Amino acid sequence: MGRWKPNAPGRLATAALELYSERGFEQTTVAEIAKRAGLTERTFFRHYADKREVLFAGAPAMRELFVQAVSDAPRSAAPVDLLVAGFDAVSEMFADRREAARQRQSVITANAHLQERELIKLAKLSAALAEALRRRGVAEPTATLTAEAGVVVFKVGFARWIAPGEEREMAQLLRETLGELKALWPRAASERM
Amino acid sequence: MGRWKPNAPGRLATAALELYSERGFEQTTVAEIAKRAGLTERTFFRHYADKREVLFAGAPAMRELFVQAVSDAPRSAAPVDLLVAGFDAVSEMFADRREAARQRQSVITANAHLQERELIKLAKLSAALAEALRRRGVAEPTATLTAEAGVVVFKVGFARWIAPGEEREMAQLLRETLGELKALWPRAASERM
DNA sequence: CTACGTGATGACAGTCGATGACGTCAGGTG
DNA sequence: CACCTGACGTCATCGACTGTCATCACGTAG
Repeated sequence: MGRWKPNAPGRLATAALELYSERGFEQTTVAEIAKRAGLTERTFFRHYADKREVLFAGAPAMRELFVQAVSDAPRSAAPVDLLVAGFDAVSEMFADRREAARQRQSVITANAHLQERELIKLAKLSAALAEALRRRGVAEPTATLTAEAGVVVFKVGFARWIAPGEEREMAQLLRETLGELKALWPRAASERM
Repeated sequence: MGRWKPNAPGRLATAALELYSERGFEQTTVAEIAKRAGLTERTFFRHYADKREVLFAGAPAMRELFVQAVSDAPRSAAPVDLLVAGFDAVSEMFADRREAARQRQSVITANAHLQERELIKLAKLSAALAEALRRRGVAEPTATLTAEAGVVVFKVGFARWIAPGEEREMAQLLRETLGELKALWPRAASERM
């Protein structure tokens, strides 16, 4: 057995989610999180850049998965189809984590500082998506707008997926949401221009 | 003459923008800002909730202007037309502040914490827009998606407006960007479904 | 078997953002 | 004149975050 209990980052993340959930983000000190994980405050900051980051450690992996799916899609795919490829990949990753996602999101929703961090995460996703689209030859401004639209659809669709009582698959909800975004421009309006 | 020099919030905002611009956001302490404005650190926090907020004091006014324009648009307007009404109102407000916007944005772009706050402001704008749309009778999910799409267009169009050398009007750039978002779904693809 | 390097953690001091409690004074009010 | 109020200063404190050095189980070279 090692000198220390294993998986310090994981223990810190678990302790943080519990405490944020029990008594709120602001009312939780880093010292308390560390204590519950059997570590010191200083060690917390060795694993996570700040008190918020502990809830967002999984974001880079999701971003890379999304980007990879977009990059690997068939050559024939139109920009919007690339989003669907990304949606499907991410949906699979989340498939068996709906309850965990609900708990995590309820903590984030309860605190403005955590929402800020969440938005930064989505902005990074958008930037990475736009970059992947450009690498596939999608020109500006289409690349940026497709990426931004994709993030909007993901945001709205994800919110539906974790809504109480919702049981449909994430992939299906994201497709529906994408269709509804498209429908903002009805056929008649489109022909008027 | 009063006991204190007038316009304390304005002096603090000016001093903060200067210092953030000169030596960066993180390298500036609140005490320094207050000192340059001829005030104390404690007084800074009486006018601004935190060190970042001092750059975003104008956001609520812009949000209200946008929402008002949406609310006041003619009954016949479709959801997407309501966005255009909002864009026109906001464009007018920014008309003679392009240089100021450029300086402010360059400060924000240089620091992740300021970007977080910027995103929160846009999220609030989105929520307020969706609410205004619902009050006009726009149903969900159209209201939320229209609002989110509107914010995306504003974000991208605004970035173009402050791009170096750009001289076109904001209203025109926003209309163009909205058209490009619509064009993500080409006629052919739309009929394939 | 011993010495040494390595990596994760503890211990401790310090900076700075943020907040609460309270004192101060110019200007208005009755 | 006595009193109140609003805007600011002063002081004290908490907690997030950082820099630095010490510690020690483990692996490895000799």
